[in-house]
Amino acid sequence: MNTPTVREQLVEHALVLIRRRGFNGFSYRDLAELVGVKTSSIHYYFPSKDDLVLEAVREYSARKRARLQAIDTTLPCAEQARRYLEPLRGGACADQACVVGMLSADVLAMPEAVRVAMQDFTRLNEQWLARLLEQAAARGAAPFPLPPQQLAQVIFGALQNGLTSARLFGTWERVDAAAALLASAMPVEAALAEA
Amino acid sequence: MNTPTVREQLVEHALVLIRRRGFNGFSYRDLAELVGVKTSSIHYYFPSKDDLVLEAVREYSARKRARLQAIDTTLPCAEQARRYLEPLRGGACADQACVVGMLSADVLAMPEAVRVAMQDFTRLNEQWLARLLEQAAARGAAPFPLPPQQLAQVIFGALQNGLTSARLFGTWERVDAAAALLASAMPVEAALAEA
DNA sequence: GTCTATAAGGCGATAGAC
DNA sequence: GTCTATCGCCTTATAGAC
Repeated sequence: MNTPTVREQLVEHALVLIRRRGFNGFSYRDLAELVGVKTSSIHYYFPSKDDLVLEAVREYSARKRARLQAIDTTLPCAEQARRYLEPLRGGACADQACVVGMLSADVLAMPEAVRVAMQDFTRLNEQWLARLLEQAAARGAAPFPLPPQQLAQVIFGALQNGLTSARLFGTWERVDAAAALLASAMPVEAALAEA
Repeated sequence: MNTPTVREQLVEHALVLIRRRGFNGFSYRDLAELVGVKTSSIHYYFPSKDDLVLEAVREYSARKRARLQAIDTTLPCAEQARRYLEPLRGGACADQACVVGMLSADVLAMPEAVRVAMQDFTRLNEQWLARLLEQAAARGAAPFPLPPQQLAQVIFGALQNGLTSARLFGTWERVDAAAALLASAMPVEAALAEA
């Protein structure tokens, strides 16, 4: 609730711009106008645009990590899945996609540090989903057509592509399909943990 | 085998550039140098860059349609799946992704005609996969966790994201995972059609 | 830290000769 | 159809005053 520093505002609005228009879709001028400073002030904090995008991806990833760690792993699997999926449909309109999804077309033009940060984000999600699937299997879910690690990659990939497709089609249809696959892998559990 | 026209060469190299660097990642200058003409000649055939990208997406989609129609639907389902997946791992290196995948970050900045062409490509693939899944179900495949149409969307989405991720990670791991899910949905069939 | 001013170059696009 | 020449604008980035 504290007044954000200029630096924090820059990262915050950079996240919005990347999620809306991608790396090449916004300029320092756009960002400067949003924050209410001049473009040269951005260069003071982030000498190059690569520095800015690196910070943005790391911040985005850190927030995701915090959100995942906040999900109580003793909850029923289906409830954990619900909480994972909850923020994905976020905005009322689909003009905001995943930061990593928006940047992934430009990956070959990105510095190594940004690529690493994007890989971290992807693995973070895949591994959380793989853990959930293993837990689901241990708790009596129906057998999977694939090993948990591979199934996690498929589900996360379909979710990511679903978010992108939501902008193309204006519908959450494909996100929902991926969510349904995840839900189908969850066991039926008693609402109360004690048996 | 005929000598390609300048126009054909422009579309051909535009496809390569889009698949490598995305819409904002190449310029008329890049394309002109590849084809061996001046930038003003590109404007003669394609007055704006939007016109060029529209033609490229339509051509890409038309080729895909032709390839899908060339797959004999009387073949065993698993063999049809194999032929669908075959061209995906195309290039030795992963520096070429799907045209529609590369453009999808810029979708909100694209003219309506391009969006429609991208939707067509997506539906073309999803519908082909849904048909295959229905055929598989009719031929005795194990029951699916989702209706064929939804499962097709998940598999296509995971494949698309897998192609993008191949550039990020330098591995076909995620494409393979999606392919494995498709394979798991195929029935066991006799190699010969006559029973 | 933030500003004004500007560099240095890329971009898509156009006009008009040939 | 293809060229030369150029326009007008945008971009990232820097220098230096305050």
